[in-house]
Amino acid sequence: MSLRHALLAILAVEPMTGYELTKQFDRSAANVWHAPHSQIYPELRKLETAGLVTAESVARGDHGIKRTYSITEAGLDVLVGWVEELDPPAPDRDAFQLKATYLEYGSFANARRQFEAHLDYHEELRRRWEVHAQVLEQRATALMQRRLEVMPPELHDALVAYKVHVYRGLAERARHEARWARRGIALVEALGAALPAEDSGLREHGEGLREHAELDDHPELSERS
Amino acid sequence: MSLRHALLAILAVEPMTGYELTKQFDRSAANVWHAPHSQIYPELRKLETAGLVTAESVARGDHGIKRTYSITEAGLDVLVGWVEELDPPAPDRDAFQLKATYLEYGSFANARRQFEAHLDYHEELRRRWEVHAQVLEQRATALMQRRLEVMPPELHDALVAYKVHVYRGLAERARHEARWARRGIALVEALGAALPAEDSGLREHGEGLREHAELDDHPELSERS
DNA sequence: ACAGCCATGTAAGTCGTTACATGATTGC
DNA sequence: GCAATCATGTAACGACTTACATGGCTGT
Repeated sequence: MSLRHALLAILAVEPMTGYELTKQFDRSAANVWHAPHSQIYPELRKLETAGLVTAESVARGDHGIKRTYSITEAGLDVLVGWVEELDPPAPDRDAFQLKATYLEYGSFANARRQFEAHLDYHEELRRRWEVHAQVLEQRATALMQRRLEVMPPELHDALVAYKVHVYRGLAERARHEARWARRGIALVEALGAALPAEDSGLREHGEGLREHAELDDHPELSERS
Repeated sequence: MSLRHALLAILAVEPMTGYELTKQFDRSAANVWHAPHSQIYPELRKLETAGLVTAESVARGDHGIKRTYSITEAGLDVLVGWVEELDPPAPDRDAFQLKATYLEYGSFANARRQFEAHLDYHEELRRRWEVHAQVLEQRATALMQRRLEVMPPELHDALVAYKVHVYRGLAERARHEARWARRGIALVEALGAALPAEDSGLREHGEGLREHAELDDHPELSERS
């Protein structure tokens, strides 16, 4: 349900076509809630059906049409209602943490590679969020400037401050992830040093594991506790 | 695609019924990749069709059946292959960060409430991950003990260390989220102090906003700055 | 003429959520 | 006899992904 609200939040600034909306979305909300245009166009139709936005068709070329969407009163109410709702925490789902849990099924070299990729990605992300936070703080994006024109001046500081707080938080989160990945690399090195001979992991110890596993077919040999 | 691999990683320990698997899953992988049993049973059928697991039906009561699943060689290969793959970073999708971005559409009291709920949740999570990391470090879960029996001893330290690293990372991530939420509360207080009179937000300034928005239909009336 | 961006979609398939449904065994 | 927990599903729906498809306008 987040996508519809993100779209409403952008349309609350000013009327836009689906394409313009998609672009503004990519530069703002998509940073925390990604969605491709193939999800946005149909969602706009649904919002229209629900009466949360209205669309005005404008000719474009000979038989093309543009649709300019505007938020309605009802849409504004839904947006405010959503902001005031406490929603239940989303179920955890982190593919990398999952994989990291089972790194013993691969080699140390692989584990290192995994953490390194994680590190690079999050260092990059961190830079990106820091820049974005600064740009927002300086109120320098087109969307932000329109927002400020449209919102009552008493709310300007809050409007900017919330967004900056989010992106600074993301930058720190990325910094944390990078630090965690660096410690992961150190861990792999320590583990590798303890087993200096080979570049170990299941590929090398694999047959060992498989034989172990096989033993389960003969409970008398693997019974425990 | 993560669910199937999580299931394989658990079945790599020992053969289990769908129900047992679901329980072990809830206590382990579900912490980083949640899935309900209604997703697990069908997924097991798919894994069976793909030849990654085999099922043995055992009678249970008069016409009930139990199906005990075991991982196959092919399943083990897929598991190892997955661990050695670098997968592209998942698109960001964080409902709370999204909402936090638009907190100016609600009252300060609401913004505070939002951050407080976030804080409570992540403080709770942090405790949970810390306990879990310790339990894993002490190799104290049933699944972990079976894992150690089944894996070659040279890999035991790595096996434990990776999992502990993940859960300590989660605990720190939760700590970071809690700190961020606390700074959010402080921010709301500062913003509220600057506007001491009312418990401000769109509900109060709302008509202002709507009129502002309306004015866009009459550009000559809303031009400013 | 062609590239590059503007602009708007559809379609097929997978993944995930929520709710419903059914019956067996175990211990009190 | 009843509750808890064991045990295994289906069904409907909505969210998301990936790929395909089409055509317009703008500048070189």
